[in-house]
Parts: sequence; structure tokens; C-alpha cells
Amino acid sequence: MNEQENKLKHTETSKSLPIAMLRAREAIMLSFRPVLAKHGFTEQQWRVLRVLGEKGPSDAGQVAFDACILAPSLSRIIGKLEKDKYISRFIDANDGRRINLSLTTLGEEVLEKIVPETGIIYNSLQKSYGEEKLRVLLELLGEISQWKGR
Amino acid sequence: MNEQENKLKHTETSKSLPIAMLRAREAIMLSFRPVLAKHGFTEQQWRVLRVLGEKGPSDAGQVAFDACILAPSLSRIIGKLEKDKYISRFIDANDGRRINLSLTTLGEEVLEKIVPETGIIYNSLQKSYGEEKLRVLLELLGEISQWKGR
DNA sequence: TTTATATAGTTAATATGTTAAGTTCTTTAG
DNA sequence: CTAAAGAACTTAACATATTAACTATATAAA
Repeated sequence: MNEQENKLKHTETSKSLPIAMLRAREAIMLSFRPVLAKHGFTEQQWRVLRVLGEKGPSDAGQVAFDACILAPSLSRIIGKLEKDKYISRFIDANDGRRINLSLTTLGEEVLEKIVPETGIIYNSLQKSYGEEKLRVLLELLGEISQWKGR
Repeated sequence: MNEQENKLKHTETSKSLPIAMLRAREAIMLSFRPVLAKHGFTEQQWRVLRVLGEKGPSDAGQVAFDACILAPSLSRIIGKLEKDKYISRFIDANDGRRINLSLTTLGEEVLEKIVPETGIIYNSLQKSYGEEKLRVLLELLGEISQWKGR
């Protein structure tokens, strides 16, 4: 491979990691979204519910990190989820700036109802590509997530 | 691993492929976005310019697919890019529904100017993780992109 | 203690994501 | 040839993404 070819490599969109991740993610979400939509949730709202279900009550900053949602978006999302009674929010006793979030009983119920449905999809994905391949993919993605940039 | 652990596996956000892709992508974009912003472009606008630069004039549908942008978003984006003289659009001679898009000279110029800057970032990423690892990651992502769902 | 600085969230403004409805042009069935 | 069905793009409406500015509380420095 000569200089020219090497130089052009990453300019090909087919070899761009960000675009590849977008495409792959979209292929999966195409199956997930209808399930969530059927229950009236967006992907992001669903991520918030899952994170709270998995880690228990957490402050907004932690939820934002875990659900990979920026603070301004989270503010609106928790506003709606609270209005609809899926979560409750209260100010931290030790730090008046911090907002603690937790699932309501209703929130836990919908979580229990939807998780099995998403599980079917994930199992199908695993059957298509194999547990090992998905494990490797998760591992590589995890490593990239650590990148500090430059 | 017992039944219970197996059942819970994919419910852990740390093992969710969509979230892992989101995180990994975000880690990379954190470095890319400032470069694009410095030149006044968003990620999506940039993807449109790159796709047109790579594949030459294309109709809107093709650009939407290649840049991984939905048609309604693309409509707005090309409206702005055209207003700013980075691309031109004209109706296809053989099919009055189709819109052909192509880079203007100005569009080609900014592409030539920005590509080297993004290349520096991509090279740094490659130096951090190795060419082989990124190649494997791209391959796996490509396979997932083919998934037809279920 | 008082001021300065930092932190956690929210609000604002603009751009994009997502689904549905609407337009215009093509193709096809009859 | 004409009406129905389909395709490509746009518009609309609401939700999220992104950056910046703003508010309130906490912590650190003087």
C-alpha cells in the first residue's frame, strides 16, 4: 500500500468508526424502538428507567453518565418521567444542589414488563452472531470508551 | 453460571450493545466535534460533505443512506448547506422526484481543509489501539449493520 | 466570616432524530 | 389512456443533542 492510499484510508466513510458505530447501532435500534414505542417510551427515557432499575436510586449526574445523556436533555426527560409517575425526585439531604432520582412502583412495573420483550430481541441477536463475537465487540467498544482523545 | 445470572445478563447496561456503541462513539466525537465546530459545521453536516466528496454527486436518498441520516433531517441539512453555498441541488432529468446533490467548489475547498485535521485525530486513535484492533472493530460493526432484526 | 471559585441542575437557542402526514412525480393495473 | 398504487422528497410536531448562559448551593481561600 503506497503513501497515497494510506493517507486516504480514514477518509472513506466505510472505514470511519463513528459512522460504523452509528450504522450498527441503528440496525439494532430498528428492532428495539417499536417495542419501546408500543409502551410509550423513547430510547432515552428507557435508558433512564433501566439505569435506575439496575443501580437503584441515584443522583441526576450519575444517571446522566450511566445512561449516556447530557444534563440538559436529562432535565427534560426526568421532568416528563416524573410527571407521568414513573420516577420520583427529591433534593439530597446532604447537598442541596443534588437531585436524587428513583423508580416509583409504577416505574418498576413497566420495567419488569418491558425487559422480557427486549430480551427476546437481544437473544435473537446473540443467536445470529454468537455469544463470543458479541463479547469481543463489547470489549473493544469498552476500550474505545476509555480513550482520552487528542 | 446459573439460570438467573444468564437471564439478567443483557439487562445490565454495561453489556448493552447500543449503549456501548453510544459511549464509544461519544469518546471519539469528543475530539472530532471541536474541529468541525471551529469550521462551523455539525457532525451531520460534515457527514453529508464527506459522502458527497467520496462518492461524487448523488441523489438525496443515497446521501441519506451513506451518511446515516433520515430523510427529514437531510432535507433541513441540505437546505442550510445549499444556502451557505457548500452544495448545489438540482432535480434529476430522468426522474422529477429525485434531487441530485453535489459539492460546490467552496464545498470541495472546506473538505480539503478539514480532512487533514480530522486525520490527525484518527491517526492518534490508531496509535492508541493499533491498526489491527480497529480493523477488527470495524469488521464486527459492519456485520452487525447487516442484521435484519427480529 | 466573607469573598471567590467550583459544582449540580436548569433554562435557552439552534440543530437533528423520529414518526406521521402531505406533495409531486412515476409506474402500473385495468 | 386513466385511475390507483408506489416512490422520493418535504413539512409538521414533538423529543433529544449540543453549547452557552444562568441559578442555587458548596467549598476553599483570604
